[in-house]
Amino acid sequence: MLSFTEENYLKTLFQLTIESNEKLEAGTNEIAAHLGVKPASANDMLKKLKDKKLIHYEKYGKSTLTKEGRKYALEIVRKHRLWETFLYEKLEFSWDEVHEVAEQLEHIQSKKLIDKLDKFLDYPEVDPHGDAIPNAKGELEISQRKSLLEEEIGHACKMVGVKDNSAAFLQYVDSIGLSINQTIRIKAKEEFDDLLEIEVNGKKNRVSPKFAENIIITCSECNKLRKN
Amino acid sequence: MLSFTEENYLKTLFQLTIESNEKLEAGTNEIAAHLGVKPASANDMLKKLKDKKLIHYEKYGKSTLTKEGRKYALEIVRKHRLWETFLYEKLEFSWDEVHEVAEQLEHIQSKKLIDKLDKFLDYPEVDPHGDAIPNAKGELEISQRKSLLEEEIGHACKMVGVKDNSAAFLQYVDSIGLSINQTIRIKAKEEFDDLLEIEVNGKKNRVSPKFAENIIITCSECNKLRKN
DNA sequence: TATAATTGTTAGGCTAATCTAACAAATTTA
DNA sequence: TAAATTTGTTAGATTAGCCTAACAATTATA
Repeated sequence: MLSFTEENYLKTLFQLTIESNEKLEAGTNEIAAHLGVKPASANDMLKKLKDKKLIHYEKYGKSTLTKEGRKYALEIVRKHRLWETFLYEKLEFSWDEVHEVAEQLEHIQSKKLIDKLDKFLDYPEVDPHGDAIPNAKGELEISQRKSLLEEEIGHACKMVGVKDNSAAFLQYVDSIGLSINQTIRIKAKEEFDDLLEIEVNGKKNRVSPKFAENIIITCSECNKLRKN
Repeated sequence: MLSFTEENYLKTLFQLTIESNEKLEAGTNEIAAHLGVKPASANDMLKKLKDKKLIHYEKYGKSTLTKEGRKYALEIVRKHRLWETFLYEKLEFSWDEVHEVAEQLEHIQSKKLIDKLDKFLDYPEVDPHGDAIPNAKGELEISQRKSLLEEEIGHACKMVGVKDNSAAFLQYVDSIGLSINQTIRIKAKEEFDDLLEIEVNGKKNRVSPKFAENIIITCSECNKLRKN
């Protein structure tokens, strides 16, 4: 059984490597900063997790999760996201309030609890932020995320988040009927002024490149192409 | 903010003093035993809690909660019992499975969470074991509990638990339509063989003194009399 | 009431997770 | 490539909560 703290290190490593679209490994300082501790503390723990065969780590090297470590990390991420979904859907927490509480709830130890919760929520696939929820087997669809601006013309994609979190932008997003998990279809790109013509819920709209850049989406069509 | 461990000591003290119908104060060894630690450890913590003005404690004396300590203890008990209710009612945990998980959940720090949970559960007054749930103001109706055998003839009471937890007994209880929170009315006592005539859900039944002794009830009629 | 048993306390140690301060390796930049 | 900067490591200290072992106070019992 892992300690609260060990779990947090594994989760951080997961976020910094597997879930980040940039790097595949993380440095000691980076890990420390992410957890809000000093590098010396992180160093101690990295050595400990290496001994437990949960991470790959060598002196002065970068760290990654082992297969075993990844298994644990996925369990924690699953718990975190299921709790976020619960808070949002059942307890009427707002989008931005769920994270803090889920940080605590994710450490509750009870397989039965989390599987019952999953069922209670009717096996959701994404949390309120649009992040995929690993299933009970620990499988996670790492969907390629990108901005709406980068999407292919003709493709249908799903909004999973925003980059800009200002109230002004969020209200704008809302006003054209867009929200998390909404399907967006790119109808065309206006050559003249670069506006994108999109369809949301049957309604057509034209949005600026600046707007599109701040909408984060996943596209299962693109993901399929990537798999081949 | 109290630590996980400090919270557990306060909760234990609450259970051993305020909620126990016997004593009003608890000894160091007793507290240690209840928490599964050694008396030396409990001693350390009692001194610490005294410094924080959460308990009354003197060397070689018994301990009790201060007003402040009682406030915290009630918050923890409230959380514990609301979570038990959630697990039982929403996630279909059984009666005996809820406690262990609630022991963990009770330490989640979020006032908002617990108030939303309370609302979600529609402000329950008792948990699945029939124990009263403190309200958001920390008020708890300490209802006098006794066995069905001790109830007055003519009174209506509410089943809040059982003493015997054997499957055989529980099935017996079930078979006469009795369950937690069921109202039971004592119709009469048979002088000849001491059987109690009771009414549950409109149906009459006769039960033995041995049976009645193992049914725990509260009687608001009796409580009212006590208040005067 | 003296002794035995129980109950409570103290001193000193251990572990997990953190810190600071000093240092060492690796990387960047001039 | 040498110097400067960044990144990572080590040693030693701290804190919370627990332990054991020895002892002291209290309570029960002969």
